Amino acid sequence: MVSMKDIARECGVSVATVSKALNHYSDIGKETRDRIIRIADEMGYFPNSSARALKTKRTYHLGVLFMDEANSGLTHHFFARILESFKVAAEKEGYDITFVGSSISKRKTSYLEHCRYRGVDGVMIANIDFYDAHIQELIMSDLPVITIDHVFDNRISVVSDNVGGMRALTEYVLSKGHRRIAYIHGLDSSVTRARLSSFYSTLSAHGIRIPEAYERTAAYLDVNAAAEQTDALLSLEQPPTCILYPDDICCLGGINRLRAKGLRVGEDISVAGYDGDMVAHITDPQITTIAQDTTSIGQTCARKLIDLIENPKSTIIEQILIRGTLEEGASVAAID
Amino acid sequence: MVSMKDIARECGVSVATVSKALNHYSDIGKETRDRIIRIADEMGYFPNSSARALKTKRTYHLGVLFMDEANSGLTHHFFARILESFKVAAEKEGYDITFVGSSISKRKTSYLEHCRYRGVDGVMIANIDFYDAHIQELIMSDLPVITIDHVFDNRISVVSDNVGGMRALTEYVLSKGHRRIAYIHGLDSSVTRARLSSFYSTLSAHGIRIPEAYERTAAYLDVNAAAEQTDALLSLEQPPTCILYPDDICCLGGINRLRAKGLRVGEDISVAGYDGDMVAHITDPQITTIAQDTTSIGQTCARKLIDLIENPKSTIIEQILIRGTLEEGASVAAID
DNA sequence: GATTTATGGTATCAATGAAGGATATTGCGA
DNA sequence: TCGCAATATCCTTCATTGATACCATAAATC
Repeated sequence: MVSMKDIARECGVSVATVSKALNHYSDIGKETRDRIIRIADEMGYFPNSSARALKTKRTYHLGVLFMDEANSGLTHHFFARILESFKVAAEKEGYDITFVGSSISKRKTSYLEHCRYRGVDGVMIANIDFYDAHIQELIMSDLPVITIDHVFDNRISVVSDNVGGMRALTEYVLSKGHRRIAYIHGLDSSVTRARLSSFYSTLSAHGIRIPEAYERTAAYLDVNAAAEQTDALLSLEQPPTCILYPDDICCLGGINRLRAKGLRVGEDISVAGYDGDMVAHITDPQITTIAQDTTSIGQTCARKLIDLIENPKSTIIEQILIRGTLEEGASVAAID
Repeated sequence: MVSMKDIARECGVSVATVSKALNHYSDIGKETRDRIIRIADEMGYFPNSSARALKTKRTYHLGVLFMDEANSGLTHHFFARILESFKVAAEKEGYDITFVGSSISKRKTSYLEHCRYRGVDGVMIANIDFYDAHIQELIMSDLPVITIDHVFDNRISVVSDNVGGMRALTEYVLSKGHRRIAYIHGLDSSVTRARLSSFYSTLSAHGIRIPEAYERTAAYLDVNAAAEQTDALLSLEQPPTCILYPDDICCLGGINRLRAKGLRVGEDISVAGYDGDMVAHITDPQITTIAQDTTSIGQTCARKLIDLIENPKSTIIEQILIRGTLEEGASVAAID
């Protein structure tokens, strides 16, 4: 590991001069600077991030915090897609990412402590339970924070347009002639509430009311729960002609159950998912879904967080809405 | 941020003493130690990882390097599962993880340089192209390295038992009475070669030969390619009765194509996948597959890498084989 | 008096930043 | 045109960041 000291010796100058040359300070001669830069390059120098961090309090590390009900972590398709684009965008700006855990060398700690221990410059939080005490502590701290799919005052958030998405989906289903539309939604969260209210308001904008029994709950990504609720809907006196699911995975669970009952999905019965998960494209029939723009969510998140870190004064605290798009599959039949 | 200096002042001792107390040195009085630990705790002290790293050359950070043909990154199901369990196991041992990129503050660098810049204690490499020059540089370096699914001399590797897995799968298919078995395999790699040779040797152990045209290639996770190859197989004079796919995703692509042709999968025609991906469980029929033990792979990887870091002398350089299990779905029909 | 035990002092890790000093350059009046 | 001060340029020295390691030293024990 070649350090500034080595370069200083090689160039016959002091370490401070080397530091200035490499960090584009003004009070240094052009010739010396060029020479130092050239020699540093030849010697294969690159900075020591720990030393730099110690002195400057900047690590160029972004913390990522994610936790869902099922504790699926990185295997959570939707989050993985966001994280991937977040990572790519962050790296482009010179930031690496690391996960925020709840322990420091085997000792239990809070997320905030972990962040301070590692000296992350900022944190991205994507979480189901934003009211967890440790999450709250982080939200209330002076650390730059950005949240996904949940809004806090005084915090920047990137939110998928659940209201618009659900409206588009509902209107699509209505346009196909459906009136008896059931909605199996996820467990309570701000996302669920947004979709649910958008669902009802879109229906009533079209003067449509649905029976109470058409609204049911199944946890996100819980295939069995989705299948059970599908059963329940089918056994109603007046079963729905179309079922909306919490997500594409659940939708697939529903499809299987429907098919097992001898129904042809996309003909006898219609279904739709949410997310735009890869599985939506490879099922048969393809699932009609709202593709959440995870690329944009992750990218926006990274850029905005970095902006906040580098320009804390001028960065506007706002809620950024990312629109999704309706992906038409063949799972919703046209009826009359 | 409370530092050792603050604790030293509060306790009326020197920083050196505080350091000793908190790091369980022997040459310190029990009383002073307990008092220092108590006060440090009360003051909410935790170490500064940058400062510690600077002095000790240990960051308790593990680097993760993953790159696949399609550049899917974290959205790669199989890798995401491994990474998740790797992460959990690493955290349990007090290590955080970070991704190894190929740039340092916007400047292009090699993976090795990035690792040195961040001072990671070790690196986990899961990769398609192990012969990339930058990967090679890393492999040849003095950094603790562990590789997944690829063996290098002098390097520890954790390898999924592709030979055993493929044998089990082939034997299962044979036991169901199939003789005309086709294999659409992934692009060339050590994994592909292991599975392929195991496939053939299992067949010949049972005295079975298959036409050359039964062996076909489709990139991993490439649904369209899998569908195309499925078509090609069906249009043969003697089509196979069972088709093995590179992975479960591809298998689903195949299933859709077969169904589109009016074939009943699991009855008229049989298929099997590989991986034990979540989608294998939620398709209809459920896909018979070899579930790779990603939990064990990730966990073993983390533990072994940490062992190598902490006990470089006594750690045995070995190839650790992780067995998978046959998950029987309903996609392989019994024929006579 | 030798040895053990407990504690402090100081250098060090690699980098940054503030302050200062040695030249060179410029300004401006005589 | 010269002389002297003022200024600019370029670089160095020294302190600092938080923690650890080595050596020194004082007190206690045998």
